[in-house]
Amino acid sequence: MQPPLPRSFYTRGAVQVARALLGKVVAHGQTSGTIVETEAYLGPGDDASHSARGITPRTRVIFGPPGHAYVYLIYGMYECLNLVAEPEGVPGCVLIRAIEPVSGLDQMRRRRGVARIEVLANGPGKLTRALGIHLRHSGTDVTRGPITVHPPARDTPIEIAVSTRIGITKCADLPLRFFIRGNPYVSRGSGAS
DNA sequence: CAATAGATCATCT
DNA sequence: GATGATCTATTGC
Repeated sequence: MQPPLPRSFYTRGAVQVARALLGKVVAHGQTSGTIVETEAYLGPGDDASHSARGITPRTRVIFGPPGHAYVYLIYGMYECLNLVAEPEGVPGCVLIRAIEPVSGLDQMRRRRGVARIEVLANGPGKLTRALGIHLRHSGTDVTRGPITVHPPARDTPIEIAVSTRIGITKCADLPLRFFIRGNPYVSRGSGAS
């Protein structure tokens, strides 16, 4: 596995980072997967983002230096993994919505309690469970670990498709969701194709 | 197949 | 006290 992506990768707009993350590999322990679906969350003006209403203890990390993990609990049940973008002081992050499992498949199956590979990590709450990512990982540096993001082992050409974000009620019309067109591991509830 | 109900809690008001 | 950037099981065609 190649070294993690440098902090400069994340030091740019959240939309750019969201697009650039497609095809990259996120790893935690022995488990890893290729990112196939992302969403960008901006700062003030994007009322769907947690950082829209300023700094709180939880959202502090989104305003901090790029290349860190922002993990939060949703619906009392599931953790969601974001990667912080933008220079320090500027809010913006990228939600990882789906990955294609690459390594540690048996451990992922055990953590998830399902066998079918297509369904192991094709959703934001599923992939954190498959990778063993928890709330306590919020604020950790993904250029150092334990969660890391790497270039793919083999660079394969991809076509990026764009749509509106899923599951939100505010700012629901912005084209800020990005996914690899035709990839079978993109989450359902999608306007894929 | 589509629609819906319920689980469950950190965070913010 | 209200609110979710979700998922699964179950119901009803």
